[in-house]
Amino acid sequence: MSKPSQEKPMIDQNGVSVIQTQAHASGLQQVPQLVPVSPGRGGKAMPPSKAKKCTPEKDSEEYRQRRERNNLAVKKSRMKSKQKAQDTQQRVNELKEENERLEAKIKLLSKELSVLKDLFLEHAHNLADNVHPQNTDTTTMGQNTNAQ
Amino acid sequence: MSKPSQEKPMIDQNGVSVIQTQAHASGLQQVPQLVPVSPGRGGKAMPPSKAKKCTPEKDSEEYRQRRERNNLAVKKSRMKSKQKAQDTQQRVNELKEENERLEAKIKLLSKELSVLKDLFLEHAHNLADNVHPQNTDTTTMGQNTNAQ
DNA sequence: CTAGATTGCGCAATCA
DNA sequence: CTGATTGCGCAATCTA
Repeated sequence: MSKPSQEKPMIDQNGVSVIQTQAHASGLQQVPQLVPVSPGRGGKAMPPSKAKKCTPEKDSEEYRQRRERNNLAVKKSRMKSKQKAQDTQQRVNELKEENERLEAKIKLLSKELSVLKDLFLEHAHNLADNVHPQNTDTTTMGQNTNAQ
Repeated sequence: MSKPSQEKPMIDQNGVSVIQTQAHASGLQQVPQLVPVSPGRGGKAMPPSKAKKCTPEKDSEEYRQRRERNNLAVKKSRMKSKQKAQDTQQRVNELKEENERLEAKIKLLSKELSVLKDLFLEHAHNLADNVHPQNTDTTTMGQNTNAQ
């Protein structure tokens, strides 16, 4: 991931010809072969001795071995991919939970803060009343200061 | 190498073995052919009502149509799947950001709360000193016993 | 160049 | 029956 580098040829339906032959009457199916539509590149570095693949004949045993290995690798890779997706999904759930916890905490802290501020204001008023006593008794006054 | 799986004639989960032939000299590949796995056994699997597929010979046009539709559906489904995975990943990122925000807020609120509490304690002490003067407070010390 | 890892795609079975 | 999912194999690439 995070490798925005190469552009895949992916000449599907764009620069590729799908060849189909009909020669499988009894049950053999063939998959369309992809043929590059423009092989005419700057033909360099390819000696005529070997056109492309020295071993296109893959009916042999090594071919099967390679296929089997690749199939295995494919399976592995896909399992890994799925696992990662699951992990990501689980991460989302965990983060959501964490978020709720944090929000609850914020709510609690906010409430505490509010209470304290109110208390503060009250004390300030009490002090002001102490400075300017006006027929009000201080002992009977500040009684509604209850915290949680 | 963590999957001890099939060897050459891998049996599908339905009772079908995959047989391979070689005939693709110029570029045609063939897909494994499905053949019933019980060739000459005591056939006791299916009721005589319906063998299995009345139309296994699908070299025709309807077959190709169905295949094409299915291929389209497959593509669609996979795109959707990938999209969902991406969305999930992005959700993780968003939730992580949100989490950081919330934690910062909690930190701030905690700090505010701490300050207020300290102020409160200080006032409480001052009040206590006012009620019970004890000569030990530095602020009140220079008031009473320094008039000599 | 060799070998594993990814990726796009087609096929078939199964699900809904 | 039809579209959507899913597992699997193949081949082209990428990566080490």
